[in-house]
Amino acid sequence: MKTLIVLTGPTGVGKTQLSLELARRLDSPVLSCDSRQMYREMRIGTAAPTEEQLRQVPHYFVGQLSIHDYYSAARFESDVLSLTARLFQDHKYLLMCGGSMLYIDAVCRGIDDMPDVDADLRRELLQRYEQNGLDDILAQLRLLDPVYYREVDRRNPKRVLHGLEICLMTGRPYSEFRLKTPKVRDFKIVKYCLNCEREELYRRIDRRVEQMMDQGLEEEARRLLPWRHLNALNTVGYREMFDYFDGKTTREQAVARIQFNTHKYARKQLSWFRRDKEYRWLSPDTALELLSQDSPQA
RNA sequence: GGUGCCAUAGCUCAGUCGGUAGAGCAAAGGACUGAAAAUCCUUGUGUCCCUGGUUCGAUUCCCGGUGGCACCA
Repeated sequence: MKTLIVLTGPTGVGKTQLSLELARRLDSPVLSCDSRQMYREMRIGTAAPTEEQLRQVPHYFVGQLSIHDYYSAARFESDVLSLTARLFQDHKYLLMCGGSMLYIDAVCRGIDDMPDVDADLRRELLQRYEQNGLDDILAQLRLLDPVYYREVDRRNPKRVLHGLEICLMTGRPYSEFRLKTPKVRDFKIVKYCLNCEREELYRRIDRRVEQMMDQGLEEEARRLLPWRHLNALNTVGYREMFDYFDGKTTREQAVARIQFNTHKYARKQLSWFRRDKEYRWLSPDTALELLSQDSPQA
């Protein structure tokens, strides 16, 4: 049986390093599932694999996009599926590694079919929301999709806006598309989550942020400043540098903010992974042994 | 050495005209289907520096101590 090994874990825990070793053992390339390392302009702030690491093992989905490109979890799902269909012809195992929770789920469980969001409509609704507030959007959503209106977190603009987007684009209630039925894959999936002690994780994160600064995160962010409004740049590490460029914080404060916000992101990831009972948990010191025992050899 | 100011949550601080206290940040938990490193929700007990005094009652007022800061020598 063809098997997709998923390796995830909170940011900074050491997934990349482990993935290289594991990929060699499995004789697999690495399919990255990191929603930000895909942007080629954002290498330092996303801790993307280095040129050296990319040479060691072939990677997919690293730096293949520009920050100007539209991308989504649904596109990732279909991109990965067509890739695995091809790669499984020559590989028994494929390794997917990264920490973007929704992207992992899109591949493992699938995402309901619905149309891509029209950019103009999104802009229009966003403007309406900014001018009239969320109540205006909610009122219309209530009319067009009472079911979703009841379910949705009405304080969360993104959810509310997206619901209405789909209603307006399709002329049908968003909830009709939102079936949430897991899709069946024609390969086996084994999911691992790498984690370590909280204090150690924060130390690693803090150190990595310092390293990013040494590697030139400030310069990288400054080059991207003109594009700060793009979704890709609404990302920890860049936002804080933009605040610094605006004079809202000092450079030192910006670094501390990046560290704290990365801690917060790691916690959010863990909260997602904990909920999913399919994960087998690994610690850095035992990861390799466990993986070589567990990795189905048959 | 003298004088003054300060000492409250991990940090920065507010406050209690005397009835054992609360903000921001940090931290912790949760939600999550085409923007997801996004977006949203929830969580504040701490010898109120220590000793003694006044008081029914002191974190609050007073004496002394300790530590920090400032100024004067």
